[in-house]
Amino acid sequence: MSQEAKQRASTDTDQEFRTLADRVCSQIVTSIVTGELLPGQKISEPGLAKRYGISRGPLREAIRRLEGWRLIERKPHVGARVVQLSAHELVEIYRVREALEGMACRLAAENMTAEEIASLKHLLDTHELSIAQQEGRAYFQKEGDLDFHYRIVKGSKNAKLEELLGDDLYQLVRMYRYQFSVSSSRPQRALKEHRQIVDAIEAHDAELAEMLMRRHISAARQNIEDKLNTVTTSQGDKNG
Amino acid sequence: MSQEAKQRASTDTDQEFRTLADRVCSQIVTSIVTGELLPGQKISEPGLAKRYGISRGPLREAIRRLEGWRLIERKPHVGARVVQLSAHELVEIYRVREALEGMACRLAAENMTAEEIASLKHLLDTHELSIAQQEGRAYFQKEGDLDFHYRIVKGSKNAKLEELLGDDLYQLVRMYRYQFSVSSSRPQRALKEHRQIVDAIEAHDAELAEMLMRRHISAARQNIEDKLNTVTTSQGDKNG
DNA sequence: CAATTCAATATTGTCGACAATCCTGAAGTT
DNA sequence: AACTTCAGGATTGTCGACAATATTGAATTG
Repeated sequence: MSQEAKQRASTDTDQEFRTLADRVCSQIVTSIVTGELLPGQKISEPGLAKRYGISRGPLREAIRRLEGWRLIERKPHVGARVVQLSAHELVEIYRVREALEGMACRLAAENMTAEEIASLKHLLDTHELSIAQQEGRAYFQKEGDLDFHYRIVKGSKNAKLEELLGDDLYQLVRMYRYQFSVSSSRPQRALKEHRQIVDAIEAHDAELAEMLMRRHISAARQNIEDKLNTVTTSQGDKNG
Repeated sequence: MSQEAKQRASTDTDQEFRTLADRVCSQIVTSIVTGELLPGQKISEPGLAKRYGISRGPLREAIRRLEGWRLIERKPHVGARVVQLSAHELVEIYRVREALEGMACRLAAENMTAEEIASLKHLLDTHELSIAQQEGRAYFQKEGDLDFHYRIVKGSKNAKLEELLGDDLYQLVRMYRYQFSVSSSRPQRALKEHRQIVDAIEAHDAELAEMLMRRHISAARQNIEDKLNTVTTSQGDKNG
């Protein structure tokens, strides 16, 4: 009877989801990443079930999977809430990224195909254009940067690495970018560093590629630490 | 002061679980790690529900969480099965471990307390005794080694690192140790390397600690590659 | 007026039933 | 005999209802 509610989906229904739990899981991720669901916010099962037009069964399954991805925390008989990272934990993530993506970049320098490298360079051209036109600035800050990093991770040809970064870490990074607008405040510099990295990959200089990536992420971490230090006091403690 | 080792592989309902899904989730992990459920084996929902004495609801939730941890793979309308790693993927995991635990060991050298270090040395004494008596050899091969590694990870004081290694990678490593008996074929040598690592940590020599850990894991990876190569060639391709 | 108790309410946890889909294997055709 | 078709059974997906637990807010008491 509530079929019109099922059509509330966004454009991301590009892919046909075979089960409701899968579809809703993806929708919740989108909601979290875009800030529709804030960190620390309680997830009401009846509320979300009604909102997505499904029963609580598939919704709970989706929540459980997100719990496995550590995007949601759950307390027995109390409820689930969107994970809330402290500034310290966010910095921890960047330290892990430094180690993981450093390795990914080294492997990418060894394993990426010429086509993948060409495509990566094309992506950076797109970014350069966006920045020059000041049009896609928001895109670059929010998604474009991770597009670049994810391509390199895929280029490493290490599936486990791809899982760990893609599913476990990048989602959290995206979430906090939307909330804090924490991102490279200087896109041009980030773009330049990206180009240096691609050059090293193209030259198959694995050592240099790893070093540049580690430095790149380390700089991003420093940037975040600075921003969070200034904003620390402004954030109120609201229990959702 | 001293943190007790988690009862990760509790044999029974040692701990009171608040929900059936949590309890069964833990039970399934144990079953997978101990080889009761083999890699690639299909998970029958009615079967497991009956076996654990619960309905399919909580069971499906447990499966979904395990799916998030990548211990179980699921195909819509077909079913769930225990994840099955190829030899290549197992090696991939060890490459990730090398990067992650290398960093963990460096951080541990900087952040571990004197009490934690003393406890770690005591653990190695226990291992030495076990090896000398040839009693706990199975224990050392299967669990003791990971106990050591996990303590160092915790000593890094990086929660995200602990999550990634403890939940996502170690379970898979444990699972394949039970199945393949892939482990350090020379416990004495592994123990010696462990002692060297602890010494570096105690000296707060972060650089050396990282190097030794990376080398230690790299050797283990090499060991696995060799063993799997011999097994692979002897097994060959079977079509029946 | 503050602290405590306790009952009403809302939410979470669990279950059994039904619908949708897939797998199996037997019947039929060439 | 081999291939296709299709019906039966089994499994997965979804739902609504009920039980168990936590949160709340008002009444009571010091």
